[in-house]
Amino acid sequence: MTQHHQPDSESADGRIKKPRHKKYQNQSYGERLAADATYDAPREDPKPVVREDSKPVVKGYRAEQARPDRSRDDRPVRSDDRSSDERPRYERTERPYAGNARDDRPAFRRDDRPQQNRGDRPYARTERDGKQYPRAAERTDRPQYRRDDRPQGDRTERPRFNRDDRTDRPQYRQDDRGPRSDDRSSYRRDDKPFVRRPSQEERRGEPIRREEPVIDLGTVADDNQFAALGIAPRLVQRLARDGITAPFPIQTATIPDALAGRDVLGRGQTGSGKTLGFGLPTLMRLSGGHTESRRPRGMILVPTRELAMQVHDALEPLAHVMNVSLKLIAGGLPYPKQIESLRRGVDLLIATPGRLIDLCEQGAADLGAVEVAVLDEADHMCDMGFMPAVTTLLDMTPPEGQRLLFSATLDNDVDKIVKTYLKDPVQHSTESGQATVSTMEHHLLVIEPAHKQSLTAELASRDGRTIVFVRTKLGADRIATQLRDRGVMAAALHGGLTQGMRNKTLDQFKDGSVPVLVATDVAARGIHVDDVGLVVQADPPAEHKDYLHRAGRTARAGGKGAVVTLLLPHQRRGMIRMAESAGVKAEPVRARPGDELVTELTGGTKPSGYPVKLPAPKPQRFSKGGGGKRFGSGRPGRGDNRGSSGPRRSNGGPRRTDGKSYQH
DNA sequence: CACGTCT
Repeated sequence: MTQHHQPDSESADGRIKKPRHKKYQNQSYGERLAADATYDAPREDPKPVVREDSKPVVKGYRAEQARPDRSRDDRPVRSDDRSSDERPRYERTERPYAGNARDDRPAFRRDDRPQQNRGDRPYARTERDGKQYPRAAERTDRPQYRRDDRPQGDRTERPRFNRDDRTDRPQYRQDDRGPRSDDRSSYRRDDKPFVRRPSQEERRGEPIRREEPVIDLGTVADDNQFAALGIAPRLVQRLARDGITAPFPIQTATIPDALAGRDVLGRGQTGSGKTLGFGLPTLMRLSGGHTESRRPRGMILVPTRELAMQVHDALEPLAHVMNVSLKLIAGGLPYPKQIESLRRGVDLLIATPGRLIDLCEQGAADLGAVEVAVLDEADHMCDMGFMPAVTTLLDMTPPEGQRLLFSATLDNDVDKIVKTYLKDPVQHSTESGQATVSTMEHHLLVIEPAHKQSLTAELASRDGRTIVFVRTKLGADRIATQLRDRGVMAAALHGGLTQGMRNKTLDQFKDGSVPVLVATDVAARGIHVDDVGLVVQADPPAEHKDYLHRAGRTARAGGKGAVVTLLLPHQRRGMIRMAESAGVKAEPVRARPGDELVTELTGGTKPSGYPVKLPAPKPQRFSKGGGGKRFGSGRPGRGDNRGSSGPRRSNGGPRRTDGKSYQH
């Protein structure tokens, strides 16, 4: 009775053996991503949605490719009269904001074009008298903005970001990647796995490069308490340079034990300085040792990509002075760099579980040499969804290695990990009262469903940064849209977005161009943004820990902050219990838009009511070989197909529902 | 049930 033969369909009896990545075999969007990833094949790209009257998504020749058949001369004349005969023969849609009057905006010229080509004559013209346009005719099938100094013949076949020097130096063609932007520890880029060419530092002898400047400003007070804890002078100096001279309580508590090589269980809310608490001892331990190819000696696991980046960025300068190499291993980022880093040998990984497991399965990483394993946000890492991945990874590390586990709370699941993987751990807790700091006020507002939108908008329209937490990804998109429609500049942040979008949004929130972040719990933990004055929980948290974590985004570093939780009548009771568990003292009060309490919280500002649009992203730095981030991960559907309740590959529906489906 | 975490 063979029922079907689709290799990738769920077998009814579940007995068909599938290869490793069975879960993803039926993903059509995997193919799409793969297609997206090949930026060097722009001509086949079917979709460049280049609307002629709007900002083009892609630059230059892609716009041309989109309309290959249209010769320049018969192209419709644009409404502005400049496209008459002394103008270029083709539209300049590839320029940013091409829909605007172009002539008075010379600033958008691309720098890499010789200026003399641009001014008053159509640059594609080869004959000054305007009789012939042979080059213009050629251009229909290739980039307009050709660099004049490059051979023309190559261009159509070559990816746009190719390095120029490759034409000159074919002998270096072993690989196509450009220079690594993220790792300066070595310059080699070949494929021979067994030759470890010495890094520049090594060739010169001792690590000279970064040490000297540190010594320069080595004004470390005698009573520096980091030094007293046993931190290496170089690290102390580097910290002092950033004004970090006094350890936080959790650091004082955990560092000595961690340095002594013991397993440590540190309990403290995010923002209490945990990163340095485990970071410094880890760096000390890894410093000076030898790391083999693909066998890192340290591993820091964190639950979200943003957090991974944050930890990575915080430790990077410190790692540098200790001559420790580190690498961010997380989803949504290109594989090749991560694999290459591992191959070359990297001391310390800062990783999200999924990608690291994947790399281990691929053989790109081997955790058998991990001397220090750190679990950050362990209480989150140990919940139902993460636990299997975490144990998988920890199982791959040698049991005699040191384990540092930092967590906000110590519930059952964390306890399980502690019992299984930590030996004789020392436990240190700092005041867990962090969440209820006196500078933070809590408000529980019981509202009518019909008022939720307007109340949210009113609260979010205050001056200063605000984070609005919601329960679902779709909800985040929807509320962000609603807020913008009401005149509040807000952007959504959730795991269903491209990593590029996540980064962009977070950047804009940090730099202030988008003051309101509408986020799922992806932003609940660890994300540090200064001066978030208000946290609005448009949906109440699922549990008390989430309340504390969400609340912890405000009133950081001694600042003031408020947490407002909107409750529908039926959520009132649950919230009261949650507040008790969280140690939050607040009484639910009824509220409606315009109430005194609300205006007090907002300072009286109201939404303008006029729709606003998200600002364009800041001009990107060079997107090196990456060509842009992709890898949506935007799959709303499961991910883990436990439950096995049949082959309901529900497809999850479209990712972006365009708001408006509501209507109170 | 939702969230997060590999493509």
